[in-house]
Amino acid sequence: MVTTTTRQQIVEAADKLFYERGFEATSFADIAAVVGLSRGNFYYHFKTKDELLEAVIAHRLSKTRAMLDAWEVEGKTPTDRISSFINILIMNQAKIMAHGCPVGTLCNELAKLDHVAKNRAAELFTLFRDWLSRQFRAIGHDTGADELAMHILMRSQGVAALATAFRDEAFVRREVEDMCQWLAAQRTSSPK
Amino acid sequence: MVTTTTRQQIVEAADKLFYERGFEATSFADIAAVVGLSRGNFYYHFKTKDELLEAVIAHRLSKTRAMLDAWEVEGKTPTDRISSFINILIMNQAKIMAHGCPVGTLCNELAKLDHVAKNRAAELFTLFRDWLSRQFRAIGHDTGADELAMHILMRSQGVAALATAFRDEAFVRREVEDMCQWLAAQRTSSPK
DNA sequence: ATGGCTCTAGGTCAATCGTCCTAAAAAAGT
DNA sequence: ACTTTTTTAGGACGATTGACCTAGAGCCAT
Repeated sequence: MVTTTTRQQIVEAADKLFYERGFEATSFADIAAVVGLSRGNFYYHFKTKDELLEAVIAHRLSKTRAMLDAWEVEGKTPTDRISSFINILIMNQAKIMAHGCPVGTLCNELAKLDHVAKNRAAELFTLFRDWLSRQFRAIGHDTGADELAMHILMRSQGVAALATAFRDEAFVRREVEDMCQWLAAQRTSSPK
Repeated sequence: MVTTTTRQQIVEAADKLFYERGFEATSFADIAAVVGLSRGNFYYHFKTKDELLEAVIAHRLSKTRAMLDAWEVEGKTPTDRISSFINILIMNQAKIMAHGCPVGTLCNELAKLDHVAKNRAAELFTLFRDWLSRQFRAIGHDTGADELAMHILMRSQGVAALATAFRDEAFVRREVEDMCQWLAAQRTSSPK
């Protein structure tokens, strides 16, 4: 149906622009220019900008779920799967250096705006958190799996933040390597 | 002189609002309301918003320098001084949970706007980086001090990002404790 | 007191924002 | 073929934005 396609186009264009320029800095006119629609036509698909934001977050949630599911299939061991997570820092290095982590920067912006959707955006983090937690539990960490998940999530956020500020590829590679070593150490060690 | 005072008041109000609401989301009217000045009067003190941003960054740089100098005096050992850095996550916990790290969030916002001052803002990170690097060198890390500095800077950024998203005090305490243990391990270990 | 400087108040400017309306085109259903 | 629904284009709205101007108040040195 045309409806779905147009709506989908809007959501995907907004997703991209929200990431590259930020939520507030992106206007309906910007998105309309990308999709090739008239500005006024937005009201038919999204009554408010907050409604569009909600759609973008929902879209990101489903995209993330699909990615995590794919990692679940691809990775033979839980350690392999966690490695997939760590390696997005390498895979998306150029984008991260230019615009930061999509999740972290959105949460930060919404927190500053004290936006109603800030907790909704944090669900993106929860998705990674729970998935990582499950992997660590599969390794054998019956207790403390969530702590380990939060730890590696924290690291990836820190690396993304400094990658944006310094744009230092060697730093990113070094910290990714360090995270992989840390991960290997978790495999055999007993839970804290 | 009144000039300096008013200008200083503007810079400090802008500093606070830029942190709490973000750079773009803060208007001249917002700052004027705080300081108690007329909107139009801003042009006398700051011709453009970018000029105000530059003044705010310069103000933050000098504040940060003063803080680092104070830590240098207070801390008996380099390890004590690095602990001071780690503990700002505890000291400013409430603010960080509400608005994130002042440095990281500003750099992220300016990176998304592709603002001319984005590298200038990153100098705030460089200030911490070089100071931390000096402390690690004082401990005995003749080589790799900068890597260690970046590592701990990365961690503090990661903790701040997740603290904002999840507002989990236990997580912050746990990671700070982990950073302190890591720091203690660096004291005696040989450089990588 | 006179003239010159610093500083302020208030208003105007064009541009842009999110929002909203209406008329008509396109599509679907009968 | 006709009606109904979905989708579109384009314009207009009130509000707000950063930027800018000018008249005058306050202050200081001569």
